[in-house]
Amino acid sequence: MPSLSLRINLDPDGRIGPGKIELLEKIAAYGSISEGARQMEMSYKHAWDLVEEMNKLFGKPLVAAQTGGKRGGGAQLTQVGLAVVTRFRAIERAATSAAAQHMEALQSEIEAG
Amino acid sequence: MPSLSLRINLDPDGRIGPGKIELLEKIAAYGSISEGARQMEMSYKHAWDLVEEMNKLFGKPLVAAQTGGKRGGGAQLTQVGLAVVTRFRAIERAATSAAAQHMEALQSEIEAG
DNA sequence: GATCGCTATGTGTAAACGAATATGACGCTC
DNA sequence: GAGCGTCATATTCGTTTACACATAGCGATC
Repeated sequence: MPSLSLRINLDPDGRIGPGKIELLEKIAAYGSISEGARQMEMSYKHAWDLVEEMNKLFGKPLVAAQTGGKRGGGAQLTQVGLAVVTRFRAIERAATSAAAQHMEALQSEIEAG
Repeated sequence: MPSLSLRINLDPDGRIGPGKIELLEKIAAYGSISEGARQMEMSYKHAWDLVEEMNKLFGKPLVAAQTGGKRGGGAQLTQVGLAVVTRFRAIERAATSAAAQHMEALQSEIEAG
């Protein structure tokens, strides 16, 4: 059964989609960029690059990281970061729900055609 | 102002998004893969690869091409092809409309946060 | 002050992608 | 039947992207 996947286009050429959102969620859940990267099965560098890209994209940081300190450091989502994740999921739900009947119809048309 | 862009995930790993849909529309409008490619400012090969990919993806051809003949040949959308384009645009409209208020809210949250 | 885990950043190589080019088949048109 | 425009397909080549590796810095904790 086909599913919907959406991304938001910002600025000239900046997009944010399911991948970056999931990374943000992992970072929030584990309090660390590197642990989030492991959960996503990507290199720390890749995750860090994505975070950096998002921070620049929105003008304000979505992730705030501390270096050193207890357990070596860590990272949390900023208010903006949390808002982005929450809104994205909400948009996803609304869009999927609104498209549901069209998706079924499409499925039928493919099988019939 | 951020905009929404969506794609449909089919089968294990097959997606169809705005680019392929627009190509289908161009092919339908001009009755030719190569003219569609020119309109999209992409190489004929690229367009052909995309068509081939879609035809395999859906199991049935979305584009039917004739070689030789009047004006050297041509291509039209099949019923399935037309259905896919129509439904995709409908899904796009429904999703964009459903997400509109969330998009505005997100915009505000970014500026405020 | 030694340790530890994490952030932060650079570098080089491999793989994926896209553009361009070349060639052949086909069947109207003239 | 020569020419033309299109579909169909393979090959080459340069660029961009992705990825692995390598390393430096940080600072609370013990």
